Amino acid sequence: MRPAEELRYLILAVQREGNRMLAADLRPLGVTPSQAEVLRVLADHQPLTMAGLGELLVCETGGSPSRLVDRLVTMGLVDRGAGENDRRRVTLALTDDGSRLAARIAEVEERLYGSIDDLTRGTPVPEALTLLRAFAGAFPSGQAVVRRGGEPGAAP
Amino acid sequence: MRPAEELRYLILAVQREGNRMLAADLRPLGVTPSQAEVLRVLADHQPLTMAGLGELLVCETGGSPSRLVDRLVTMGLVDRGAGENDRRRVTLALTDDGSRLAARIAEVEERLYGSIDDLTRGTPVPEALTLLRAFAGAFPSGQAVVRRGGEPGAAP
DNA sequence: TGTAATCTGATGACGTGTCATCTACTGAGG
DNA sequence: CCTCAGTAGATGACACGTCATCAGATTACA
Repeated sequence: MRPAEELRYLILAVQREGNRMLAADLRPLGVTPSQAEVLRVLADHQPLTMAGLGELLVCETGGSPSRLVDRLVTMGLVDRGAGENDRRRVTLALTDDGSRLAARIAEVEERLYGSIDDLTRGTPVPEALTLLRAFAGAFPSGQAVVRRGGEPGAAP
Repeated sequence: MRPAEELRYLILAVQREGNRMLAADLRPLGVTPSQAEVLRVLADHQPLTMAGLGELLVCETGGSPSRLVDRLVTMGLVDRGAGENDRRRVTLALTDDGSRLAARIAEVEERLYGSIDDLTRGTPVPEALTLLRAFAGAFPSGQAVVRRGGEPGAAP
């Protein structure tokens, strides 16, 4: 099996397994991994427009994540306000419930990162990151990770 | 951003982008990446039962991939025969159309691997594979890649 | 000013991924 | 032989992810 092929399938397998681990840990909180990502991004960068949120999300590469946000609004975790200068633009922010949940999500993620550290102990992590950065950097959506690296901002 | 977090999001981003690249290349053939994986696995390992196919697929980690196979049957690419000894077990095999399409899919994949080689040129591929193998090996579904290693022949 | 290009976000359609549940069938124990 | 636990696969339900398209708001420009 040539390296490129193995790389392809390993990345798929790892992504799937990681997502299932995270989904299981998040289930008690009542949110999915994608929803959790939105809440965490909003906690660090609110307020955001739909498109602004989309640029910071690694999931939902395509258009604006309206439907993902819809569910969070329905759950009372996110507030979708009308834009001020431009009535097309929407202002997304966490509700108080959303803020509290985002904090609990951060704890779950912390545990996940601990598991990742365990699973990758003794493996060449920096080298793997080099490869993945090269790959992801070639695409606009891969740059969401770079944009996120920027600053954490304030989380109440 | 701690390494585990960057790893997580880079893997997500790379998986998504790779899948979109492949989906675009497969679109002219009328199949999705998941469907293509089924056809390629069958080409190398047919005949298979539902569960046997599921074990070789990296996608569709969970139960048996009935619905994925359903569409391929509807498209006339896969033949779902009744089991002989055990009427519950199903025998999956490619039709002639399926075989021809699997060959064309192999060409598309070859081009994809070429692109991956280009994008990862100058990066530490073997080290990245070491990390990913360690991660994937910790889970049953990650072992589908290992099982696939042996080309034709063996089956449960 | 009026009209067209453009932008923002919503929505329809389709396939996928996951969990829970259901059904038909098999095979072991009585 | 009959029942009954277990197995293989199908199916319902729900949330994504992606593409195509649409409607309303805004901007540009004749």
